[in-house]
Amino acid sequence: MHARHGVRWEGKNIGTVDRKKQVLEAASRSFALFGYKATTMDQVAKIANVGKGTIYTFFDTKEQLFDEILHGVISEMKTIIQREVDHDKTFFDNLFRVLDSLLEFRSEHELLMKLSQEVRDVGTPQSQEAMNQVESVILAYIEKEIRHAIAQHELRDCDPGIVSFLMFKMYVALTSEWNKNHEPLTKDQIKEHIRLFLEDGLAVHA
Amino acid sequence: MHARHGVRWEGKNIGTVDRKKQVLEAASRSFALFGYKATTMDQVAKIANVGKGTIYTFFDTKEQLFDEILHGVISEMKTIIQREVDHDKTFFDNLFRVLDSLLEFRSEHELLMKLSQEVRDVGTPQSQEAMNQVESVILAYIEKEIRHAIAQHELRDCDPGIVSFLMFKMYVALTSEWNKNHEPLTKDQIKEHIRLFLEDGLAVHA
DNA sequence: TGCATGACCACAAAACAAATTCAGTCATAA
DNA sequence: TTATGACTGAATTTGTTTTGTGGTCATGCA
Repeated sequence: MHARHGVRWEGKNIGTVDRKKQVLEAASRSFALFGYKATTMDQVAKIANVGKGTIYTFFDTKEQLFDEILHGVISEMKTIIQREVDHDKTFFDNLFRVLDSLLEFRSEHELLMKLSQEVRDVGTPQSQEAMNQVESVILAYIEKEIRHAIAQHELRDCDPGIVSFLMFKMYVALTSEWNKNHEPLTKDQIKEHIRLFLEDGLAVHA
Repeated sequence: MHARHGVRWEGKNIGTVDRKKQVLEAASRSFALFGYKATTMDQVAKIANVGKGTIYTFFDTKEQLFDEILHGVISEMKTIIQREVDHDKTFFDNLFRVLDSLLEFRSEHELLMKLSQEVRDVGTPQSQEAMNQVESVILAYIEKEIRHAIAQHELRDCDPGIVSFLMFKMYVALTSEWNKNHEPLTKDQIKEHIRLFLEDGLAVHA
């Protein structure tokens, strides 16, 4: 249990395990596996191989620890978006590449799925708030891109607020709500239906 | 309170109030106003100006009374659909006329809104089941119409199950989910956005 | 001397018990 | 004969005890 005092440098342990990272990793796994409420600080300490008090040298409260992890997830999403969006390409090109990358990220999806389940089943305020934050980040991104695409005359002139909301709801419907009564859809099915509704329209035009 | 003994004919009271109708009306108003759980049989009896025992001469249980009202609502929806759908007209013509009529029906919407709120807030099994029934009736209708429209080459060849699901989710998003964070949309805004996504597509085509 | 630690505490949330509500019955009265 | 509302007990709600958990801090090890 006393694995500290490796070589030290600028206050951080080198050559021995980074305790903060250990805690973050343990907490991430626990939050994704059990949700916010069912994750106890004792459990996190145990998984991280760290005394409980140690957690509180890095994080003031359970909620702050959670926020840090959540912001990590949100940052990662923003990073993905920034990496994939290239304004020399078309709106739909960018959209589908972002979608592709986003659909790959199991680890993030696991946390978010668990949190949305927790919202439905117990209504934990922290998980509710977390989902709201994630939703508003995504909506803000979509809305910004829609405005840009309208300015470029790539999209029809529409209300970006309503349209981004609908696009998001469509994504949620395809990736999680559909699964409540049916076999999950493949990545390609999801993309194909988003394309159908957004790009082409359902109607056969003359 | 003793308003019976009117003229009788084939076992029904004539010239005095129809007690069954009174009960149904009272129960309808109460279910729409307070939901399933918060509606008590004593209350229904009071509103209907009828002794509680009388209700049980017409309906075996509270649940059966509720089912009868729900099936009334569902029948009315089916009637509206049958009245508005004309297979000589296009899929979208029919869709928008049905949408128009459906959006008019305050009384049905009130019951369904109350029930879906009850599902969220308390999770009453009866209201959950009711919403499921309504959903599956609507989905079945949309799916049937989509199959027909595909056969007529009015719609692209797509999966009717997934597409009807998405259309329904879109409708719910626009008519109720949007209202949680924004001012409600007008009927025309709702129709215009459904048209945008389904008929035209968002993209500006060359 | 400094820092990780886990026993410890206060308090929030289960678990349980007591009180109340309400669906459904039935003896009564009109 | 039939509508009725007082009545019953199962199910829910409310109030109380017990348990579990977030957060602290005196201790001991390096």
